[in-house]
Amino acid sequence: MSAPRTQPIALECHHSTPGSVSTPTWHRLRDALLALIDSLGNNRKRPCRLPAEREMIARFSTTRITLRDALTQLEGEGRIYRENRRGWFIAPSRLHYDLLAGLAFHDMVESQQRQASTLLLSASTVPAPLHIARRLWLSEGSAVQRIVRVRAIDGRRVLYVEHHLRPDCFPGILDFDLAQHSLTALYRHEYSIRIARVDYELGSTIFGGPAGEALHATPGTAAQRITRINRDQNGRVVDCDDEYWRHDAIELALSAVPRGG
Amino acid sequence: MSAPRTQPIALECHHSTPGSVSTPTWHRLRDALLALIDSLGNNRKRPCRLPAEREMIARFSTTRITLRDALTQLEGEGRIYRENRRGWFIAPSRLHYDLLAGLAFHDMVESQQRQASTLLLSASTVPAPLHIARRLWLSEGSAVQRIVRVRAIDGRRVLYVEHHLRPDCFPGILDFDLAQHSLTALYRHEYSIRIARVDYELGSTIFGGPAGEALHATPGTAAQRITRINRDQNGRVVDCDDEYWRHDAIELALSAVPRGG
DNA sequence: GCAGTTTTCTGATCTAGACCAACTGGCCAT
DNA sequence: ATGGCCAGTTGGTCTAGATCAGAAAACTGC
Repeated sequence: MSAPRTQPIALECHHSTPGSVSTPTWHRLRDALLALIDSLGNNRKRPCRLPAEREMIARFSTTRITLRDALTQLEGEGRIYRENRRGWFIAPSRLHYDLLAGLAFHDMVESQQRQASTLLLSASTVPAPLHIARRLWLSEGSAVQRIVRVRAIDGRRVLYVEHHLRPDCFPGILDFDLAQHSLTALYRHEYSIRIARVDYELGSTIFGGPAGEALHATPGTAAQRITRINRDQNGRVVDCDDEYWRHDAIELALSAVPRGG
Repeated sequence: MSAPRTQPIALECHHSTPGSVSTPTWHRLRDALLALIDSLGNNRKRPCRLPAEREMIARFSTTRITLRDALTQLEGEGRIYRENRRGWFIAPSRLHYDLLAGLAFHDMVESQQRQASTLLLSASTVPAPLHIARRLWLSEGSAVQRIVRVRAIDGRRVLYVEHHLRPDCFPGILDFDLAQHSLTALYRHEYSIRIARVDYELGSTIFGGPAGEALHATPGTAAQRITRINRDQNGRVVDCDDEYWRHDAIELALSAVPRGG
């Protein structure tokens, strides 16, 4: 605990110029919260929780809704995040995710001096839904292997992934320890399949349903969707992923030669 | 105007199973709003506005805050968007943005049967801020050409871009009609410079400041940031962009060979 | 017509709570 | 040590407004 001050703090009202419009309360609150965040320090290893909402209300002499506006603002900026019904936390710095580096999750995370962990939610053979069947060049309802995992950085759950594999490519892959092994490593070493081309599709959405629950994300918070379709050295589609990231957890990067060059 | 019904509508309360938890009001409201959106039709050419908030409150017999929760939800999903103090609108379908296609904005938009337009906000030579100087391999404060534009699809402002160019690469480029010409076309035809490599950096943020104002975006709404650094055929950095998109306006895509292959 | 002005409408912001369900932590029994 | 139970805490959800400032529409005068 750092300097516990229970004294209410009056929000300063800065006017950039005397005649200008006054800053909205939530904006001043936002700055006050930033100061609070700084004062709490940002040691990455342990999730650093903000005080309870009602305590912050008292401390800043404001209402729940205004406080929430300010918190939501900072959440959108990626400075803080929220765990459903558990509170607000200071967001660690973003993971640098190079889409074309071809690194497995654990390698990527550990190369940035962070600790990675994976939780296997399910691994089974299921009938392919239409959109999955289309991606994998299969007919709707034909069998596909489905692997659902949750991945965490320094203990914080940041990614929910669903993989769908063509079963003719990877017979028996579900029997491996999928929480420990990288899928691409298994592809290469057990099936001699290398990922030679990737098609990405990126879009923003919100959490809700299984992805939100698995990450303890409050329904409605921003999510980064990353869909990828992998092809092997023969150009054959072998699997696809649907990734849902906490939006504040990553920063995407890539370097390539554009076609119109 | 479609079927104008001023009768309040009772939100149905569906319980999936008798013993289960009831769906929150905002979630049922969300579904009702989706139905409303469908009933309004989604003709792409004209921005289709939802009724005023107070009217929707009356129609659905709810409160402002609950309505806003539902609207915010749909906004996050990209189904609707908001113009600051102007109302809520049905979101057109997303523009498919292939990061590596090397297409200029107008070509990209028109190839998808949409109409593109560009507004030039400013074009001048300014001292380079530190982060720009670093990207362009210049020293802080040295002169760079700065071009700020707003781009619209079918009349809807969706993108705010700031370009910073190395002045030694493009002398006199600010004298061209920058609202009509594609920068990359000018590079190629007037300066014989082709973009041979692009470094992208993608992240989610929120609107605020000049970008938000230029797009009429309410401060705090989600934005997709795309930063790119362009190199010419000799590997020399020639310029960089900072793009801020309305998050619901685009879907990013790319296809490439990963390095770890 | 057209430009400047006024009015109206509308979303943005804020107040002051209440109630509920999920989560947490402590206590107790096995 | 482990697991279940209980109560307090806390965030999620919702009610019922008020006020303000920007945007759009209506209006006015040249």
